[in-house]
Amino acid sequence: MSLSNELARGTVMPIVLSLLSEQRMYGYEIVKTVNARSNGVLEFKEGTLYPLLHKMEGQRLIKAKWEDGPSGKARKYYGLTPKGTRLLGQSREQWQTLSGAVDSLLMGAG
Amino acid sequence: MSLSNELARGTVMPIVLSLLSEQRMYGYEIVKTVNARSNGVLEFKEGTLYPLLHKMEGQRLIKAKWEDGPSGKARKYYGLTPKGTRLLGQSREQWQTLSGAVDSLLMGAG
DNA sequence: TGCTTTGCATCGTCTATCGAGGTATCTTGC
DNA sequence: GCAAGATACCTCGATAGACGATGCAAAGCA
Repeated sequence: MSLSNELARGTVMPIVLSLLSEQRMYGYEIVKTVNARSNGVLEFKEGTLYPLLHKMEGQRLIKAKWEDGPSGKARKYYGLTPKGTRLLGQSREQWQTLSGAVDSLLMGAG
Repeated sequence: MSLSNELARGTVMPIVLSLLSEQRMYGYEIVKTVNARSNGVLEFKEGTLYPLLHKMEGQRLIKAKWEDGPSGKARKYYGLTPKGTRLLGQSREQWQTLSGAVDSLLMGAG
């Protein structure tokens, strides 16, 4: 994360699930996409993402398939399983619940 | 945290700063206040909070003063320092930046 | 021909959080 | 008066996510 603090902890897996629900992607692509789409606010690291992808695959949240890219270079494409889709829904709810609670305590709306 | 995930990581210190900006409080009071005000969404633990308060005091973000409670029982009241006040402002900005980025990636508004 | 980017991966370190445990005082109900 | 629970402080070892460093190999570019 480019933020100096630990605020972004735990957001990585939900975001991966969300991206993969839009389209199948490979690891390196996920890193670049997040960094670009968040304008550098989030900055996924390969040392974070690859182990996480392996863990999520072990939990049957995502499923990998090796495919050749346009140049012939092999890429490992990931897609959501039904279990991953369900977890995405739960994660979105949890994020909204949490960010609402933090907002009200931190921003003084409560 | 009562949420099963790690989403709430890093929110503890900003919330402590925010509460102390409203009024001076003691540790046990902070735990109970957060748990009540967030309706159990956040659930601070004493094993988390007390070491954090000591660390924040070492960083001159907060300042402690022992005072007697209404019953004569001693309480350690904390208040913000100017440095803590400045960090609170930065933390609020960071939280809004981050939660906006996560929202757009997770909720598909981007 | 060499430098950068792409694309995968692992490993040790760091650190926030947690659970369990400890001490002492005060309040409440019996 | 006494037991149980709430109040109020604390420490310590374990856990687990994220990071930086490092490595390898193929492809693109100058």
